[in-house]
Amino acid sequence: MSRKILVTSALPYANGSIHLGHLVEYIQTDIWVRFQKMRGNQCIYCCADDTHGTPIMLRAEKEGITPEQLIDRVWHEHKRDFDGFHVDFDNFYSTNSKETQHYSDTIYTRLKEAGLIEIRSIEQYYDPVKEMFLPDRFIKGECPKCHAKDQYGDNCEACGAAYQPTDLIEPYSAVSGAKPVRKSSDHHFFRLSDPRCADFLKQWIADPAHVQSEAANKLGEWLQAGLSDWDISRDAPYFGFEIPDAPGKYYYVWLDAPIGYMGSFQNYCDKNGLDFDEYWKPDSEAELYHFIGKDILYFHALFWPAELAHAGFRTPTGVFCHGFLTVNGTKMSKSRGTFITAESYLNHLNPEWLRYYYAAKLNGSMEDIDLNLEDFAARVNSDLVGKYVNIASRCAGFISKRFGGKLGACNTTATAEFVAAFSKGEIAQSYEDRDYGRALREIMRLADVANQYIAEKQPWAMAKQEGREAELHEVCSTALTLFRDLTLYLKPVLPKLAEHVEAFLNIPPLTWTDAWTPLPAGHAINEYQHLMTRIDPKKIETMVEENKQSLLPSPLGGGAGGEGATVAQGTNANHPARHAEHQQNEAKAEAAASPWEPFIAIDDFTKVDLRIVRIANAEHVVGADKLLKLTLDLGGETRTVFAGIKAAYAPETLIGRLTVMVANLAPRKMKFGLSEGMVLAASDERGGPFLLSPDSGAQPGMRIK
RNA sequence: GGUGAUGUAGCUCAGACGGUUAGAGCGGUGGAUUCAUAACCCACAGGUCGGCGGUUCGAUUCCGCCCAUCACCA
Repeated sequence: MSRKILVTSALPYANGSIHLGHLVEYIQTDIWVRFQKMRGNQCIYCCADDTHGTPIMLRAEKEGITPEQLIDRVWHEHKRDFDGFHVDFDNFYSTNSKETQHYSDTIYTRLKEAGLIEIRSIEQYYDPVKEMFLPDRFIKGECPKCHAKDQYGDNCEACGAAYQPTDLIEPYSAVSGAKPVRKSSDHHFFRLSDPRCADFLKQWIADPAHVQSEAANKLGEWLQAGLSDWDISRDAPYFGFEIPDAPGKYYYVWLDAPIGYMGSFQNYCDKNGLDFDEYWKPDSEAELYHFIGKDILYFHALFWPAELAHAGFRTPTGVFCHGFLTVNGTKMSKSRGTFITAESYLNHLNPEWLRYYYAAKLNGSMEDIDLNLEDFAARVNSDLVGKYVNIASRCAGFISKRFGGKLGACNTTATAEFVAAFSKGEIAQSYEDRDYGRALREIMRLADVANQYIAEKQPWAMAKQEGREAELHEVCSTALTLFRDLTLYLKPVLPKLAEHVEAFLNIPPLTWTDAWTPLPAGHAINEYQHLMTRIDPKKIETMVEENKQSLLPSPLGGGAGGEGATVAQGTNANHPARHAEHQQNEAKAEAAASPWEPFIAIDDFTKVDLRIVRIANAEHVVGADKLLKLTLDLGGETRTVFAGIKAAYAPETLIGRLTVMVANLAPRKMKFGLSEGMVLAASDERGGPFLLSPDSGAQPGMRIK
């Protein structure tokens, strides 16, 4: 019985390049879709670029083009990257489409009729020069807590404090540099706090088919905490869809981006004569799955089902949530060269290597996966070239040279293990469960069985002896049937390689529904051509070097204000979807990890009053995990400072030694008392903290300048 | 600070509804082999399953606390 399945991946934002983090999701989804198609199911894979919003509008303006021109250019870049990685969408569309607008309007209208849309007045910062309301990320100013300058509107990179943009001291617009004014405006809200939504969602997430158990835990937490209403509108100027009954108001991301799933599918239906409603009506028999990253779980598993359910559409059959990508164990980093774009990867390496490696790491859970570049090369070289491809390579020559390219009989004893695996269906089940790692472990076990068979039979010895032609023929033919099986299993992961194998073996495209049969005796195959080369680690190095971006500041650009659009473009989110705040945090975390601060004037430096101090006393702080309480002697005056150095220093070893403190840091009230300054210490991922020490001769109280 | 997840051989990861000697691949060492773009085959060495307690006849597997890492929330 063939299933009807609609599958989506999160929509990439049309404001940046596809990178290796995005590809985890697209490759994961593509493998699943290809598997379903090989099983004979009707499976349609839809996606689109997410094209609306202030960042797109401002970026286009900065480049001197229209938003439409910008998103068209980015669409082609994204499409090229996806094609390059064999991500085979049935439809890759755009949210800036009449279909998406139609469903945005439909959903909005129905939610409004259901009494789930509410209008509220919101006071926000407004740029009087640019004549626009400013999203949090476009407002900068002084942190209200630690008084660091040039901080974003929602939290401080220097001290980590979270606050509202309206708390900033001396705020300025990152777009124009102007002083923003507070201005109120009506915003439209989706009333997710309505009991109807909570009741529905409690039931919805209780079904284990809908979300993974880890996700259900997380969602339960959020539900318990109480759902809040979601702001779904923005004021002009804005690049997006105007709300029909509210001139000057536009749908914000939540009411247009994901509706792109529907828009893209409608577009597909129109082109292919399918009935949209058959898939989206409330009692649809078709299955609907969304592959997403864990950052947008809240949206896809709470907001989205509630929105669909109350707008008269079906809800997802399942939301499949994956973790983030780390490279060599840490967050992707531009300075380390591990923030690798799809384009850059394709310039150096084979896309199927990455597909294989990701597949080997994916297990259907929400855990992060790590791309360890050394392991990547070792794993791919060993599994794919050493084991799998090698089977064909070591047998094909005999068939073509000794038997005119025609296969002989297949030995059924030798294939027993493979036949058993085929009927057991464990590999198929693993693919269905998105536990690709498990599938590949089983496939590689079978590859080992095949290689063991060849080693045991020693066809090369048969080739040298008279009268063993039939045996030789059988061993090589049998091995090639085993190779055919392995190719079938690997095809969702390695579609291009599988095509080459199909051509080599001269067989029709492999599908899963076939009952197991050996390649028939007498079947003619083609000349073997090398199927896959090994990864040269040097190429990986070259790629990483190419992606290392200098984060040294330019002494010329980057002054206060005026660089807002550039800031907005620096969206280094480690995941595939636009989703406001979270993504901003990612971008900022990356910025914070950069080694160099912008240049400052000497005056800025002299504002910092650094002094030599003697540690007069040091003691543990009851209840503090990381802090030591230090009493510092400045040569007459003493200060109390709480320092986060407990892990590195025992208090008794500190007493009496000299070090350096910031003497004019504003006192900060901490849980354990008032901290009147800070001591200086060095640290990074290699270790620390390491306290500073002056050369001998320095005396407490001396100024450092 | 709160919540969640993770912590198993040098590396990347499986696994155990609690039970004889804890697994795989890679890497290492030794051997075998030469068909295969040195690939493959056999063998060996490597782990106090993060730490401390508890439940139990028995825990790495369950529970509690702690430590570390990561993420989310505030």
